[in-house]
Amino acid sequence: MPELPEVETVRRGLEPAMVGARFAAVDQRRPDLRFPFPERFAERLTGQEIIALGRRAKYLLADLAGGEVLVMHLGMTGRFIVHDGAGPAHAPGDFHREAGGAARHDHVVFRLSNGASITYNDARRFGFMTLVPRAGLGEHPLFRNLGIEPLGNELDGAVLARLFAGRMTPLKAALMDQRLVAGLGNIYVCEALHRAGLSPERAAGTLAGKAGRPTERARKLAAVIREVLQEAVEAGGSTLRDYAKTDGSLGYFQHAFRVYDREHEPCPTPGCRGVIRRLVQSGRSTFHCAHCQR
DNA sequence: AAGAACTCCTGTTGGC
DNA sequence: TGCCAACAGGAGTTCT
Repeated sequence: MPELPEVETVRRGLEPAMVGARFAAVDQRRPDLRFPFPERFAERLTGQEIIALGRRAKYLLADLAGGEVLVMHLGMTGRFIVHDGAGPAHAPGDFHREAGGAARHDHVVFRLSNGASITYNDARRFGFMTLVPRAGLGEHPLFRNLGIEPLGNELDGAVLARLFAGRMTPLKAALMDQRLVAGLGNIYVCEALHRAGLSPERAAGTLAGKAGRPTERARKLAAVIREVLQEAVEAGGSTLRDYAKTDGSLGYFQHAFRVYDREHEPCPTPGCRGVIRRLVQSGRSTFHCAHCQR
């Protein structure tokens, strides 16, 4: 899926089209994505004004005037495409399109009062949408156990050390765990660990010092997580296969990858003679340099 | 209770 | 060219 930078890029693309508009019609073309749509989904959205469009971790949150929040998750292959109602039905560079403009896996279309329409396309259907009362959002099962927002103010070496203290799980797995830090995925975990010079196989607990105090390693890791995410947001995210921005254009942070999908290439760390290796942790590829990541 | 494995689904890629 | 296995950016559930 899109990780945090991709979701944030999508949010920024949807925001000008959605905020202040109402749902004029909702075209729900199948009963479920990863999970069933909520009861009377289209009916509950229709007529509602969108007050704000936010993001929590990898979730998009559309605040509706009626007090509910439309929660959207892109899974692995979910994409939103905005048509402003004036131009051609599909943006240039919009792949997976078929002749006549119909597309496979277009599962939901939002038609808005301002003339825009927004199509949700998701080949693997690992994404989902639901409606949650705004008042109870923080206690909802999807959000109750979510960890800290890495681009918020909380993430620093001390917090990371406290979260990881006592954990024997590999750093890679700890960073992927959305209950600790929410929003990182496979790409940005690999990139952050390389920038921090830390082995993905190191026990997470080794980032906590005496009495859970942060080590220099913890401080460094917290700093590079923020750095890599910020750079990726500025680049419009990373496009590998399916991800595209809401206008159909592509992100370009993939060109800045130092290790991800670069097996056998020389390590980009200045002075390092290592080679990027791939290993499998919890069934997922990890890319790293064993020479400079310790 | 932590940690790893399995699961959902479709599409693409690389090896033979 | 075709066939088949492996793999893909996630994460809830189920095991050990």
